[in-house]
Amino acid sequence: MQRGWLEFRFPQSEFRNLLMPRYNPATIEPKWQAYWDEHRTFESPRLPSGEKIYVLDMFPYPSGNGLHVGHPEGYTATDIVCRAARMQGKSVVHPMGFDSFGLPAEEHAIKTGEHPRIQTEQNIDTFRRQLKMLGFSYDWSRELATTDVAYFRWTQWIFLQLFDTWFDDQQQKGRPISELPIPDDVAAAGDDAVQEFRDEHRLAYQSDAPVNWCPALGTVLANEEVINGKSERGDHPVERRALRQWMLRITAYASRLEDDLEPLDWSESIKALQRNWIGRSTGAEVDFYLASEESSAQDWQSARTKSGFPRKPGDNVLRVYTTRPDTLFGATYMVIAPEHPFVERLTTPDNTAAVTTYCDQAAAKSDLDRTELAKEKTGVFTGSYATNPVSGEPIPIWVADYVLISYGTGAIMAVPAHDERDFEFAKQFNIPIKCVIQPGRHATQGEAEKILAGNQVYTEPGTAINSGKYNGLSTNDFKEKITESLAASGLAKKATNYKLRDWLFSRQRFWGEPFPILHELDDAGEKTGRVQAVDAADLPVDLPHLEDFKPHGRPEPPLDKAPDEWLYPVIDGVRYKRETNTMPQWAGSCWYYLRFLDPKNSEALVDPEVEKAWMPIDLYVGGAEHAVLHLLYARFWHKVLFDRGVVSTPEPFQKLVNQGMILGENNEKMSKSRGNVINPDDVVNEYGADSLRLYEMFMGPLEQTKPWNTEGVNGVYGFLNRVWRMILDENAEQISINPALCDEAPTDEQNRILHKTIKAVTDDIAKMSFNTAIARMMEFTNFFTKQDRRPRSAMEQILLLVAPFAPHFAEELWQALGHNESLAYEAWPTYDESLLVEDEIEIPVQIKGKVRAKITVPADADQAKMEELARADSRIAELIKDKEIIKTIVVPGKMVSFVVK
RNA sequence: GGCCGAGUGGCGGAAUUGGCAGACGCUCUGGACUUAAAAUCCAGUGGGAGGGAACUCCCGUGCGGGUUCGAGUCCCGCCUCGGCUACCA
Repeated sequence: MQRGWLEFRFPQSEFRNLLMPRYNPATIEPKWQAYWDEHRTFESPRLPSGEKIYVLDMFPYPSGNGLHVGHPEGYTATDIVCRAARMQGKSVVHPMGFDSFGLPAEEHAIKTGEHPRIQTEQNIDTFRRQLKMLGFSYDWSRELATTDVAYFRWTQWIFLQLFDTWFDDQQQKGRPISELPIPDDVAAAGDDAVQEFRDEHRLAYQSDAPVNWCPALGTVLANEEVINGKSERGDHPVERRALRQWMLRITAYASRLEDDLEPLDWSESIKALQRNWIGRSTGAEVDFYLASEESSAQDWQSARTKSGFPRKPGDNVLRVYTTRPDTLFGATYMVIAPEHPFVERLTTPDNTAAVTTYCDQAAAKSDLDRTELAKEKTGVFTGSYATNPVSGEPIPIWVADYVLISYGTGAIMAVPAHDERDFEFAKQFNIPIKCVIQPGRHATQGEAEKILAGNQVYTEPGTAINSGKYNGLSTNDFKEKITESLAASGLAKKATNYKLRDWLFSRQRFWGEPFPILHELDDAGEKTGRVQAVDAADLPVDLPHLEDFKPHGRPEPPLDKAPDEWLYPVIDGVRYKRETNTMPQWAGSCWYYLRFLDPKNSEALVDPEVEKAWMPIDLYVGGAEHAVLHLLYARFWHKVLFDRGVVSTPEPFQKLVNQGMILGENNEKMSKSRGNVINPDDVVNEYGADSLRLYEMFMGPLEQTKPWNTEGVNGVYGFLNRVWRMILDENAEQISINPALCDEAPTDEQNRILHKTIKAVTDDIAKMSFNTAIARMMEFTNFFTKQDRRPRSAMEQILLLVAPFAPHFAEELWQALGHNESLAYEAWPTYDESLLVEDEIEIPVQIKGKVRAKITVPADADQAKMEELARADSRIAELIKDKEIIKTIVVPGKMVSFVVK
C-alpha cells in the first residue's frame, strides 16, 4: 500500500499534516475532522433562516461491540442529503445521540457490581469516536443520551402528561383529566370513587399483566430473554405470573394512528406494516340471549326493542363481535375464551369437571403453545345454549382457546361454513356446518358443490341463501341491512376493533427511567390504592444508589432494594412508596427528536418557538426493524403532546426511509457466530472513511438488502485515487497541480459532460439514488482523465459534487486548488439545460421491432427527416428493398421503426 | 396460512412516459511500464454460430401465456428466494 511507502519516505516530515502528493486518508481525515470541530462548521442556529430541513438518523443503542457497518449506511445517506442541502442554502439541523438504556449494561452490572452508567458511558465514548471518525456532519453540540438525568427528567415529564390525560372519544382527542366529566352516581359515591373513575380513564393506568418470572434466577425476564419457555441464561423454567404494571392507552389513538398514515411520505410497505399491526376491523357486536327459566327469548327481545342496545351487556346475554353479521343464520355454535367471566355460570354440573380441567390447562399454556404449536383445535362443551337472535334456534356454547379473551368481547358466534378456524373446529367436534352463502366467482363449480354440502369452507363474498328474508342479498348489502335491522331491535350495534393492544409500559429493571409516581401508604405501611404523581417541579426522579445489582429473588422490581430515604418519601405528613417499576427502552426514543431542537432547555422539553420552526422532521432514516413499534410508539406520544399543546404538528416524521440490511460477504446475515462481521474501524484503517462512505452508497439502492464485498471498497478507493490524480500531480515531491489543469473555458463537449453530471448528481441526491450519482461522477472522471486540457472550473465543480459523499477528500483537494475556507457552504453547482443538448444523436432503426441499424441524425430532426435518413442507410435500404412497408413509427429523438410484410 | 418485497452476465447493480438490455464498479484475460512484484495505464469481458478479424445472424432480464410495430418495464397464471406476522372472529 502506498501509504506505507510515504511514511517511510518522510517519517518526520514537517509536511506531514500539509498536503501530500499521494492520496492518504490517514492524514487528511483527522485533519478535516479537527478543522470542522474547531470551526464549529456544522452547528446549526437556534432557529432556521430561509428554507429549513430537519434530517434525523435513528440514534443507536451504544452496545459494547461498537459501530456495525449497518450504522454508517443510513448515516452516510443522511449526511449526503445534509451536506448537499447546506450547499444549496438551506438551514439544516442534523443531530446525533444515544439510546443508552438497555439490558446489556444492566446484565454487566449484575455480574460485576459496577454501576451500569459507567459501562454505558464508555460505550458512548466509543460510538462517538467512531461516528466522528466517519466524518458525519452532525451538530455535536446537540448530543444527548436517554440516560442523561437532564434528559429523562423530561421523559418523566411526558409520562406525567400521559397520566394527566384522558381520551375524549367524541372529540377524538386527549384532554386534561380535570376536564373528564364525572357521572352523577360516581360523584355521589365520594372522592375515592371520583379518583378511581379518573384513574380508570387516564392514558397511563395500572393493570395486572403477566411477567416472565424465573424462580431459579430470582428475577423477572424480558421477552427476549425467554427462549422456548426457558431462560436464555441457564435454561431454567420460566413461569407466567400476574404483576401490577403500568399500561399506556395507545388503543385510544388507534384510529388516528391509522388515519394519519395516509398523507405521510413513507413507503407503502411500511404503512401497510403499521396498518396491519393496528389491525382495524369493522363489524358488529351482537347479543345472544342466554336461555333461562324466568323469561322467554321473545319477551327479552321485545324488551330490547324498547330499551335499545345497552353499553354493557347484562348477565342474561352473551355479547359477541363479528365482522360477518351476514353469516348469522349459519352460526351453529358459539365459543367463549377460557378466561371469559361467564365460563363458570354457563357450565352445567355434568360438564364442570371437563371445563375446569380444560381452562386450567389453557391457563398453564404459554402463548406459544396456544398458537404456534397448536396443530389441532381443542375445546369443551359447557352444556349451555344461547338463542340465535334471527332464527330463534338454540346454539350450543363451547369453551375453546382459539378464542382470545383480549380481542373483541372474548366470545364469538361460530360459522363453520364461512370461517376457516370455525370449520376446522366443527370438523374436529362433529358440529353441523350450515352453508348460508352461494359462492360467487371465487369458487369453481366443483368447489361450489362441496361448499353447499358443508364439505368445504368459503370465506369470500357471495349471495345469501338459507337466511330467511335476506336470501338473495349480496354479502355487502346483507351486512348493512342486518346490522341496521338488529340495531333497530336493540340486539346489535356497529363496532370497530383493533388488533393493537394497550402498551405494557413497565419493566422490572434497574436501568431505566423511574416512574414519577408515588403510592400512598396507610399507617400500617400498606398501599391505600391512591396514586399520586410527583410534582413536575420536583423532577427528575433520579435512580437511587444500590449496593449491588443482584436480583433480590422476588418478582418485584430491583428498585425495591433501594434505600428507605429514596423509597419512602414523606410529603405533607403522608408517607408514600415510590413506584419501583422502570420504563421500557422505548420511552427515551419516543421523543428524542424534540429534545435535539433545544437540548439544554431547563424550563421546557422544547421551546415552542423552536419546535414550531423546525418540526416536522423532513427526513428520518433507519432500519426496518423499527418500522412498527418504535415508530408507532413515537407517533402515539407525539399525538398526545399535540393534543396537550406541547407540539404543533400531528405527525413527527414527514418522510421516512428504511435502509436495507447489509449482509456478510457470504450473503448471510452478519453475526459473530457466522464469523462474517465487517468492522468499520478496520475498513477505515485500510481505506479511509471516505472510501467506506462511498462504498456503502455505491453498493446498491439504499433500501435494498445487499451483501458486503471488500473488493468493492477497493474499487471506490481506486475512484478517489483517479480523481486525486486527475487534479494533482502525484509524481511531484510536493503538492502540485496536475499540469493538465488549465484556466481555459471548457470545450462544448467538456461542458456537456460537466453539466450532465451536475444535473444527474443533483437529481439523484434528491431521489436518494446515491449509487447512480456515484456512477455519474465516475463517468465524469473517466472522461476528463483522458482530456489533456482540464479546465480548473470543471475540476472545482466536480469536487463540490463529490464533497457530500467523500467530504474529507473533497476539502483537501479544494484547499489544494487554492481555497482557504471549507467548501461546506460553497454554492452547489448549477447546470445549464442548453449546454446538455447534443448536435447529433445516434438512434436505432428497427425492422419488425428488431434493431437492424444505428444511424446518426441531427438532434432536432423532424419525423420526415428521420425517416428519410433511416431509409438512406445502406443496410436498411437493403433490407426493405423488396418489402412492403405497412407502417412506419418515428419517435422524435428516439428511434425509427419499419413494419414490413 | 396472511401481508410486503425481490428474481437482469462470474458478482454488486443500471435502464425517463413501453423505445439501442447489461451504464458504473468488481472479478477475470491479454498487453504496456518494471530486474521482479505491487500500483498505474491501454484493450477485452452475457451465451452461441458463420474456420480467426471487422462484420453479420440467432438466443438472452425466474417460468408459461397475452397486449404491442416494439415488453426487464403493462396484463393474466405460476415458480423460487427474502423480510415481517401469525387462530384478532
